Parts: sequence; C-alpha cells; structure tokens
Amino acid sequence: MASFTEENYLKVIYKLSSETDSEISTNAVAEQTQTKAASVSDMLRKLSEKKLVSYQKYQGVRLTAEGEKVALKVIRKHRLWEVFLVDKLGFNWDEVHDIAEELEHIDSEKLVAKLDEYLGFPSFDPHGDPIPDHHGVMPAQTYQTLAEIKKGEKVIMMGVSEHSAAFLQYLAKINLVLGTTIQVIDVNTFDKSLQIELFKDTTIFITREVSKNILVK
Amino acid sequence: MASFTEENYLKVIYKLSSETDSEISTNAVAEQTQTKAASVSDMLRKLSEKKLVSYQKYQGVRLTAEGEKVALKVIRKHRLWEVFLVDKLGFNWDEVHDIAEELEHIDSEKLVAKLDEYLGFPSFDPHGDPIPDHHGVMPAQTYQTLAEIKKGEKVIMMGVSEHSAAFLQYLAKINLVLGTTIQVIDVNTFDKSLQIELFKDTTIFITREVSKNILVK
DNA sequence: ACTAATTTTTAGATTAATCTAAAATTATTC
DNA sequence: GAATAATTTTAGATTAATCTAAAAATTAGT
Repeated sequence: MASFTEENYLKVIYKLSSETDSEISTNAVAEQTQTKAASVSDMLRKLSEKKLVSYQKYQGVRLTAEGEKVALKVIRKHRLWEVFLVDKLGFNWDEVHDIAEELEHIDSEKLVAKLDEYLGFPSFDPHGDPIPDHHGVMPAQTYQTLAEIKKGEKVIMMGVSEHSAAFLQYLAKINLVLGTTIQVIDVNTFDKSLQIELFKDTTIFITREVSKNILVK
Repeated sequence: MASFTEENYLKVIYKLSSETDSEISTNAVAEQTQTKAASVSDMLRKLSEKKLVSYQKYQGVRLTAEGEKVALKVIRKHRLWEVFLVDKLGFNWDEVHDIAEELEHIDSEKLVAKLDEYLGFPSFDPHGDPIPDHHGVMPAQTYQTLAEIKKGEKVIMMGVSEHSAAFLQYLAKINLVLGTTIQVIDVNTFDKSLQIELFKDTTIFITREVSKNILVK
C-alpha cells in the first residue's frame, strides 16, 4: 500500500500530467509538494521501484497505469469528501480543500462506496471538478473556460480550475458563485480582459487570468 | 500540536487511567499500543517534555490536565465519527472502529463542531460510550453492567464496554443488540453465569465475563 | 533481607521522509 | 561548439518512531 506521502506525490504528478503531454520535471513536483528537488529525486526513485511511476534519471517522470489508479482513488476520495463537507455539513466551497486533503487518505473501500451512495453518486465536486467513478473513470468534462466565450454570449458558471482560498474568496467578493448566469458584454482587444454582466444587473471587469480559471457551460 | 502517534499514546493512557486510580505502567501502554516497552519509554519521556504527561522513570505515567484535554478531543472525534458511520452511512456497529481510528486524527475544530451539529449533538456513540462535549465534559454515564443485575429484574441493553469485532459479532449472533429488553431469569451460584430472556421468547445462557461487558439501564 | 524474577530503561540500529551542499547532467547562449 | 546557466542527482545529516539486546531498577518469594 502507498503511504500518505506517496499518495500525495502521485496525486501531484497526476495533476501536472493533466496539463501537459510531456514528462513532469523534478522541479515541478517539488514546487507542488512544497519540498526540495533533492527530496523529490529520492521519492521518484522509490516510486519507480514500486512501479507506480516510470522514471529515468534527469528525464522526468510519468505515472504508470498502476500509479494512475492510485492517484485517481485519492482524487475520488478528495472530491467526494468535498461534496460531503459542502452539501451535508454546510461548509463554503472555499473552506473545504485543506480538510479534504486529510480525509482523502482515509483507507476504506467500503467507506468510499457508502459515502458515494449517501451523497447520491455525484459527478462533480463543489468546484466543478469531475469525480472519478469507482473504476477510476472520469465523467466527461464538457465545460469551457470563460476566456473562450465570445462577446454577447450567455453562460452559466459551473466551476473553477484554480482552487486557492484567495481566488475563491475573490470570486465570492465579486458575487461570482456557482450557478451564476454570466453574459460577456465586451472583450478588451488590448489585454483580453472582460466586461461581464451578472443576472442582468451588475457589470464587472475581470482580467483574462481570472477568466481562464472560471468554468462555464 | 501532538502528532498522530502522540495522540494515540494519550488516548491509550486515558483509557487505562479510567480503569484504575494508580499510575499506568509502561508495559500496559505497550500492550495497548501494540509496541514494545522500549518504544513506550522513549515516547513517555517525549510526552513528559511536552508536559502532556507526568512521568517519573520506573514509576508509571499519568496524564496532565493538558494531556487529558488532548485525549478527550481525540475520543470525542472518534465517537462522533462512529455515530456518523452508523447513523448516516448505515454501517453496522461492529464495522466502524478501525475507520474511526483513522478519522479521529483529522484536525479541524470547525469540522468537529459542524459534524456534532449535523448528528444532532449525540451524547452516546453506537457502542453506548459517552461522547465528551466540546469542553471535554463527559455526559453522566448512568449505565450498570448486566453482571450487576439481580435475578428477576428487567433491563434494556444500552452499550458494551468491550469493543472487539469478535465480541460484537458474538452479540449479533445471539441477537443481543442495542435496545434489547433483557430479563435475568437465573444467576448460577457456582460460576455466576446468567440465564437471560430476550423479548419474552428466547432464553439464552451467557458467561459472567460476557455479562460484565454489557451495559444496561 | 537477600536472591530471583520481572519490569523498565538505555544504547545502538533501522526506516521513511526530509534537508543542505556538492557533484553530475542537461540546456542555453553567444 | 564551448562556456555558462539551470536542473537534477548524490552524499551525508537530521528527525520521528520504531526495534533488539543489554543494563538498571523494582518487586516478589522464601
């Protein structure tokens, strides 16, 4: 069985892999795990011996099928617990990440199955992220980012791709919450910043950086 | 903050202390934590430095007020999670101990408060054990053991004081579950074993050892 | 109250995860 | 296509929790 720490490395490698097709660098992993590159090298050698990653010195790392399976289980648990915390216990979506980081390592297949059922087999977590099923299959993610939406079009906010508390609190402050109807009023040709309208009443400006992290349909 | 491991030692010392007035021996702790006496000695020195226990070499150990506070928080979390697993997720009471052993170390005051509220501020867990409130105060435990009940008296089963899966499964097998009405038909004068009647229909025999671990009112 | 048995502690290793500093490798740039 | 810069790995330590074996302290038995 993979340790708590090993699970975190696999989760990070999974996340970084979903953003690129190439191998993941030692430094990239170090940044995400808040450790030093030297520690990452050690861990990659160890995960490689366990056949959870494929790793050639100096050449970066990839998950094996087995490693991906472990990562998906952890991600599944993380997202299910987030649904529990928000839907059942009444947490705000910007408060649940750190608690879910702990809960995701609780080890019981039966617990996960019962929790999933109790929550009504949700497909997305409170941030709009897809929840893998018990075989590790992700539901189709059909959302676009707000940055892709053309002037005049109207969409509904379904999630975010950046999960820092700071970002989520910024969204709360400007009243951009899950389910909000958004119409793109204007796209600034110079910096691609957006003028958007919420519920036909408030008009606000957001940067392109922000718009890229908002998922809509 | 106390580590996962330290929390387990404090919990064990609390449990052993509740069964006696004197100091707890190194060996007793070793047996409960499934470690060797040598490891316990090390840990007691460390907990003593942190002022969580009072400990004199060769003289056994006691919790300090601070250590008891930590232990009670862990016990509170353990028992609340057990209620959650049984009441909300539909686990049997003989399946929840090991999962609660993991959940009890999740560190979030707010989570505990919200979970407590969600469960309706329960005073007892599925085994009949009292749940300390958020100040660490235990609800009055008014139960007697079945061993104390006189011939002819009628009581209701409220819990157990032995929590092994083996014992709980034995009880399930003989239909002795929480809430069962029990009448003591006869007390064997030789070995103090009991003949008891359940719901006016089944009559069964149990040893004194078993009767001592059944809580009734 | 002395010896023997038991319990507890210390000494010295081990494992997992981390670190810093130095060495090795790969990438970049002129 | 060197030389320099950046990245990555190795070497050697450190910390927390554990172990075995040996030493020390306590308890028990006669």
